[in-house]
Amino acid sequence: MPQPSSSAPRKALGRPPRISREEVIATARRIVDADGVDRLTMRRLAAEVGSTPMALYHHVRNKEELLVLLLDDYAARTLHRPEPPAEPRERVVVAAAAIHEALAGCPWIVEVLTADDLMSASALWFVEQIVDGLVACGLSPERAVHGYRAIWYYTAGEIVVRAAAARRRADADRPTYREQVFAGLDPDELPRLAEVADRWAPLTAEDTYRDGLRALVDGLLAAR
Amino acid sequence: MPQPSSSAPRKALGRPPRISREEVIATARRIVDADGVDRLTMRRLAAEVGSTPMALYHHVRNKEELLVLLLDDYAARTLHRPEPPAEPRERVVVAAAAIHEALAGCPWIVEVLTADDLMSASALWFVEQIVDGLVACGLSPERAVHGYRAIWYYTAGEIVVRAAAARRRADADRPTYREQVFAGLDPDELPRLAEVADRWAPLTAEDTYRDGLRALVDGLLAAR
DNA sequence: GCTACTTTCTATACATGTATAAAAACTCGC
DNA sequence: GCGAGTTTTTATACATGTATAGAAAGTAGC
Repeated sequence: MPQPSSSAPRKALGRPPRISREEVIATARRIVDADGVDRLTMRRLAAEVGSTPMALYHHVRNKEELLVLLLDDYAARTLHRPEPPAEPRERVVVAAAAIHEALAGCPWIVEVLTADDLMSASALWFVEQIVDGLVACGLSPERAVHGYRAIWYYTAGEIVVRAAAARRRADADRPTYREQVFAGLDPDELPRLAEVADRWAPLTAEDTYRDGLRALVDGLLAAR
Repeated sequence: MPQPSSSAPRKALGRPPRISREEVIATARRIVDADGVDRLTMRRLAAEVGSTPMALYHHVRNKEELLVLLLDDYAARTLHRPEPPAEPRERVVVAAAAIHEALAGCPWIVEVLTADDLMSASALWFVEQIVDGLVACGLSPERAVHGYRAIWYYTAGEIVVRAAAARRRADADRPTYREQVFAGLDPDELPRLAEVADRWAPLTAEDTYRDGLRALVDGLLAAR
């Protein structure tokens, strides 16, 4: 892995690199933008930076890290800070919704989203907004952090689940699991589900992220 | 794919199968239980059922479906229905927590969890409990379904994010992204995060699923 | 028994991520 | 300029999921 260019400006040791991490990421971004994340393979990436597959591994640890870096890059470019509302509760909602919107507009991250927190440097400001908003509403810093986590779980879950649903819809021919299950629904055993069975698909297709988010925030604040 | 054994008991057409879907799933389960999900490969599975890799594809669509079936199987065996509490709000919490607990005890599902809803037949009862509890608290059926979805997002997100964190901790040598980011935190720009920086790791390690769940449910009900 | 048809199984091949070992291209101390 | 050390790059190899083509093993009609 490349040294952090330290204070000592000694001539670099070893064979001089022909490609850089930045170049790799930029090229990867081009590929993803042009042809989608599925087409991003280490071999093609290597070819397009004019190198060999294994050479990439000196600049990124593996493909997953590459994707995380791509997400970072994406976040840095598209996460725009909204004017924070005066009301702290609203600050929380707005910050979370901004993160959510950015992620939702970037369908390929799902494979990365399982990455722990969203700890991209450019996302930190939003995390700060959320934690600060919760504190301003009277939560202790500890509870505020837990609150942020809950919001993050909810947000990441929404993205992941929706993306999976979309993927499933893509290879659509065969009936979904869901349809099969709902078809054989016993109204005596499961009356509520039977009641909404035929409305399930459109209902779950609705975008209710913000409603749920508001409910969660309300609940977090009420528990104080 | 095998026919649903229909009413007509005609002799089966075509070459008689030497392995069955059930056999495949049962063998896969053995492998996962014994050696972990990483060791479950189509080749090994084929060998252990005494067949060839591609023969498996006549009984499961692909590896992902196999994992979904495994999850189903797991759910059917371990999802025990608790006595539903009288208080409807509590029913919602208990049902969601039961699903969560089962999933959390089954670390390998993460790769499957991105599967749309948890629509395993054995999980439906819990979904019913949740939807019914929300309706009993005064939500319309539509809002109850949306509420269930929010709870599912929160739950799935918690599992996925925590599992990813655990995985990351497994190959632990290198410093986490998080540590790097928190190290260079500017207390003027991000005062709240700086304040909790050193407590972040233990705080986020705490299991606060139920607290967040309660908050979410409270918020969903308050929005009525 | 023979042909047509259906289903299941086998053999082979390919794309992909990445491990491993060695080669290449430098700087440094001498 | 030469050997030692360091870093980057290359070549090769392997495991894995799965596509494709065709062989195998049965039934049904004749």
